[in-house]
Amino acid sequence: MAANAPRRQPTLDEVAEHAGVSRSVASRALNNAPHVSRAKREAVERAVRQLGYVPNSTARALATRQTGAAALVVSGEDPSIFADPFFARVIVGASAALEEADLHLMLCLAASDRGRKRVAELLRSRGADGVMLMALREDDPLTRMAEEARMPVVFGGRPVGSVPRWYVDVDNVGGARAATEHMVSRGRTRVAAICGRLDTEAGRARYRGYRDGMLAAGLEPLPPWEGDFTEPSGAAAMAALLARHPDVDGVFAASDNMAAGALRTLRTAGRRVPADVAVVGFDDLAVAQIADPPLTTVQQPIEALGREMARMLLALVDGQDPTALLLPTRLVVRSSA
Amino acid sequence: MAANAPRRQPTLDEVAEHAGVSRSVASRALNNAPHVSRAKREAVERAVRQLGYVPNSTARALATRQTGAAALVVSGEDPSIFADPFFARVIVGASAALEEADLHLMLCLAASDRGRKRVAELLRSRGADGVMLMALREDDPLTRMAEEARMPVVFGGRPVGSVPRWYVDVDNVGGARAATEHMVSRGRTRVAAICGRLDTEAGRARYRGYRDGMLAAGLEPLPPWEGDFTEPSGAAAMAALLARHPDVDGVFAASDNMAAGALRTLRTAGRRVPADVAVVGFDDLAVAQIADPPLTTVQQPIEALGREMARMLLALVDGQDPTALLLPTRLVVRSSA
DNA sequence: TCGGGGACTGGGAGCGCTCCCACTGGAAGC
DNA sequence: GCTTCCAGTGGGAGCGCTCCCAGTCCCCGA
Repeated sequence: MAANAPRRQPTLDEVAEHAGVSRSVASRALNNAPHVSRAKREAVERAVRQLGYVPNSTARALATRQTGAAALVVSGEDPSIFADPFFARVIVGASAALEEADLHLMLCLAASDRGRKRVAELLRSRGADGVMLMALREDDPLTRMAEEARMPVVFGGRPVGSVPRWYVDVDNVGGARAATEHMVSRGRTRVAAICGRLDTEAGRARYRGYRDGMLAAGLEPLPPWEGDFTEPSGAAAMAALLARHPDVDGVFAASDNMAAGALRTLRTAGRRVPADVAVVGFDDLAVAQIADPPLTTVQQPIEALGREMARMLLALVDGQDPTALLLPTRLVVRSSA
Repeated sequence: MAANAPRRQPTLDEVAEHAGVSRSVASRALNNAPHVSRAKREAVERAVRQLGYVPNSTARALATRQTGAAALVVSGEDPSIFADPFFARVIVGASAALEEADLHLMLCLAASDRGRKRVAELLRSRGADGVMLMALREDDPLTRMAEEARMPVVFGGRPVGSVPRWYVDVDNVGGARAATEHMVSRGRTRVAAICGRLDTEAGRARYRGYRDGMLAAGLEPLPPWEGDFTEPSGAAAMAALLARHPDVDGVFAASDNMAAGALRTLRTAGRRVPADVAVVGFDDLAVAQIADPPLTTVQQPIEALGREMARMLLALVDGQDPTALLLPTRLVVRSSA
């Protein structure tokens, strides 16, 4: 501002005048629309270059009723939930896909009431062309807002208790089941599950997968030991678990962070991993490789999740009717199980 | 879209008509401007409620020449650089500060040429009210773009080779020096530094701090062992370092991730930490607490960095002239040194 | 030769909002 | 009593772009 050239931006009218054409022609030339003679097209291009013209995106947005931006809304009561590298990777994927369509990415952390109110307004004020919604928990007010939105909405993961028309999710059940079966097939019989928050669909689905895996093997599933996906909660859950079931020989943790916490507790408790207790995580974040021992874990395609959400949104904005997507997960075997 | 009410959004004109006032009065009422009688103000509020009116942000932006959005641009040749939790935390801070001023956050990952071109356009098309720029390396084309921007620009960290007028940085030199002095004061004499990329200012400044600390103690600083801030690069650098200087008894790593990598290498090499080799990291990310042993590290106020960048930008947008900021770092002593 | 397409062209009407300004009328000042 | 002032009001002109549409011109077939 203070430091920058205060000279006004040239407008399309000025470009047109400078090129000796009408505003309409200049507009068409700029947008590569037909019905512009070669000579005038070049004249416009020259004028654009000479004047350093850049179209005003706001004016264009008003005229076309398209903002050129998509919003990614991350819900959660604690803003630090977002500091999870998971979201960063979703963003990388979404950003790449949006870039191809020349859309900008708006990020909304709906952690406070204020934040949620702003999201509600965004959803109705046409401040974006569409919205990607993530991390909805039970009774999340955003779920209802989304229904009233005046723009396409894509869910990342399914909200608890409802199946939206358009979502991209990851095969949580299948992954958790594969993790459980892996341990069972290695002879573990007393396998427990440290779950993520059970007011999220991911948390529930992963527990369901664990239970399915146990039942399929004819074993008795244990009730969930609930954490909140973080390392400390995993450590705490593991401690509680050990106290209650000292003979546990396998643990499925619904996140790598919780698995890392479990590892820590097991180490201080003098249990060897995987000799005494096998541990499988979920996510395949960087921490899984760094952990000691390196974690066997369920890999989920996080960037792809973001990318596919963005693509689905793009299709929706484009008037198409894409179908919901369930992305596969796969077990990555390392040393912990 | 397909699923949503296709009923057009009510406009301000309709609100005005419904409330029996002029558009001007309705506009003033909406913006809490003076010169509106109490009666009409209430009439407008009622109409807004009944019609479910939400102002069209694009139209407002066009009229006011303010977009209501600030952009955070993260530069880097590899999009995955952004997956670093560091940026996520910067975003949390920036987002919170912007929320107070009711600005939206646009995120631009300028990793590809395409991405950089889009940023350049954003900077000139008035697509945002201001920009926060991060992670500029030597000769980053974004540095020049920023100079030509038609909007306020705040730097997060200083770019290599130039000191912009408005930036928020962290006391890298002081932190690195404190880390080094901590080890030296504990009797370590053969302290090495595993540096971050030396084409970033943070990488250089942290090495400088290490060197200062060594020189101040009358010790000979070693040349930098360069990594790229990631865990594997730290492990590799540590291996090289051990090969060249088997008698090293202290390591300052310019990031926690590299410190974690160093820890891993030391463990496999059979060196005890901190008994044989002391290790200090930088950042104080979650990994520092989880590491085994927990890392002594230089804490930098990451959320505050984001917050202060946003506040500075806000001040700039507001026509003020804030001064550049250097945020303090502090040593957090745990077990690794 | 004449009418009928196109390919071009540019005027003008928006998109939905803000804001300047001229205008009103009642309260305050002399 | 008559100015002076100002809160309150609404008309209208933008903000910078897109897009519809009427109009021009030229080429072709009949």
